[in-house]
Amino acid sequence: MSHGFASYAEAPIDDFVSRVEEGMAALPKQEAKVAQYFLLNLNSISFETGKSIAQKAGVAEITVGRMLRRFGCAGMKEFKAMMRHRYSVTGESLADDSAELPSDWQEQMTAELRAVSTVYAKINTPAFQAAERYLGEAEEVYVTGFQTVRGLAEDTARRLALARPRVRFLSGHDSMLSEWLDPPAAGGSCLLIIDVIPYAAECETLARMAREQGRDVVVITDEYCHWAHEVTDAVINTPSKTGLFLESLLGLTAATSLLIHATANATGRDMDARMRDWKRLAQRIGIF
Amino acid sequence: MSHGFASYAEAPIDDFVSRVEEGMAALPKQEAKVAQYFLLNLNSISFETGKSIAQKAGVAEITVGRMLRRFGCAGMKEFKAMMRHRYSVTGESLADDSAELPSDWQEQMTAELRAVSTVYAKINTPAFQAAERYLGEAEEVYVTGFQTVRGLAEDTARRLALARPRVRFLSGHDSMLSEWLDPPAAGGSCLLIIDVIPYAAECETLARMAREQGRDVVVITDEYCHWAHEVTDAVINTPSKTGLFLESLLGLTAATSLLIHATANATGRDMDARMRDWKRLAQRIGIF
DNA sequence: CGTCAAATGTTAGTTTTCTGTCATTGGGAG
DNA sequence: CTCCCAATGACAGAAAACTAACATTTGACG
Repeated sequence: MSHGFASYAEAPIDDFVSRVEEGMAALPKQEAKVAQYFLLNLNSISFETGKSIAQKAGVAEITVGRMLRRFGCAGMKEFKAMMRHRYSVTGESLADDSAELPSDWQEQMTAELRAVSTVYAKINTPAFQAAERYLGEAEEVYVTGFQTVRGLAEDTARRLALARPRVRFLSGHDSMLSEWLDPPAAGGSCLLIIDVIPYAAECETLARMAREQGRDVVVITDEYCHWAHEVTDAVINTPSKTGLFLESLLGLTAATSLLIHATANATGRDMDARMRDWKRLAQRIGIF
Repeated sequence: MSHGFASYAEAPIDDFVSRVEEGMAALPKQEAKVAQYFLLNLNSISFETGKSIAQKAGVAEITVGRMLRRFGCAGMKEFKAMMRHRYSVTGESLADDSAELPSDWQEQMTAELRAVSTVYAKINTPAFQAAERYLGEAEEVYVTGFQTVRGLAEDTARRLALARPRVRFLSGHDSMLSEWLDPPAAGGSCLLIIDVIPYAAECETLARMAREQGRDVVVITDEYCHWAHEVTDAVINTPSKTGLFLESLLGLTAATSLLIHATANATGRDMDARMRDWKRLAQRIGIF
């Protein structure tokens, strides 16, 4: 497969896929499952039958056909024809790339995907909504994280700072916490901690200290965290166990993205103006 | 998953194929045609049906079935089942949790999941393997990244340093590149760049400079990157477009994880010992 | 709380694919 | 030339995939 994104002669199948991508949001629940299955398994879909897809997606067979129809494809039959046609034209199998994936990598990938979807599933939990509220309403936000997630914490601080004012990365070690000599801002203060196994001792201390000073605390962590729930209700646990050499960051990353997004969309902020201002600033500094 | 990811689980289908290859010579004329068609078109066979194969091979439909039977496969039906089993894995599990999501999140999530699976699909591409090789074989590795991915680059450097020796984060701005005053290490030097839109001007410059000094370059970037392909063959493009407030980091994060994992598993490293040493060091410093 | 429309599933029918039975072919041994 | 047996195909029946029509459920809205 060539470099992927650039250019495909627009076969009807590609056209169809993009229609599905766009239309996904407007889909009813069950059909959305089917669409998701299609998009995630495009390269192995040719091995499937309508029925088998239905089973794996957990819907009735006919729903598969209906979904296809909705996007202007006359059922499984025509869909397969499109696939075949695309193959005969480009001469390359959609399956080629991932076909050779050893099965343990497949498992690995499935685990990662599951981790991400687990995080998304938490959007409506009280914990997530508490986190959203703290981050949205506080006058100032501190972000911190150590060891293998320090970078993630820094990025999160940077990105969050685009979404709302007064965000600072807090480096306990280096600044000796001079930031907290003064009492929290009047409008409320919030600390966002990212911590994973092996938990940095500082995190818990920092969190408790924050609470004592009257700050809200949000914790993004892995599934084993022992201390966070005692300190705050805004704890987001994400799966991190993997077969890889190190723990996975995907779940954590997804969680931060969602929180940032939620904060950006919080009421009373004009994001467009904010982004414009930011771009103007960035231009002047000439970093691009 | 243990350290070796060389374990291509021997699926029944592979077994079947090798039996066919061996038995080819002893086959009657018509069946030989069929067998040949199978072997030559293994990757498009999923689009075919017993009938269509028969037509293209110029034999009767039943002969196809007979040929399969001869090699211990109970007909087209079982053959397809074997193929399906071999190739389709992902998705069943995701369907359940995601059911309750509001549909706009659903779309968002699917996009993210697809980004990750796209990255995994690239494991076997030449570009990925080149990256793997550079990172595994170089005597020293520098990692860099700016703006919203600087943190990711730093984390990557830290994690990569657990997998192999002599990894440093390179901060062009701050160190004024003093690291590169001296010529590259004798065993080879490698620069890993993470860069996304809006591309930092420094990245391209840095990459070209590295090449001039005889260093290998690996680039992890988004789908729009314009400069990387001119500089090196080890470019990993990951989808980053999302409906969120900012671009997605998931694809990039997945890519770094895979590269780190691959490096850790590169031949000639005793990862267990390395991890033990590291834990001992960490204990003494008392960071946990 | 009821109504209505969209969504989804169920059942049954149609088409396609697959396979079992039997007839035909074709080449080699006597 | 005839007989024999493997090879092959034709046909029909079985099974599966697919679809259409109807029934049930769900959820929004008044």
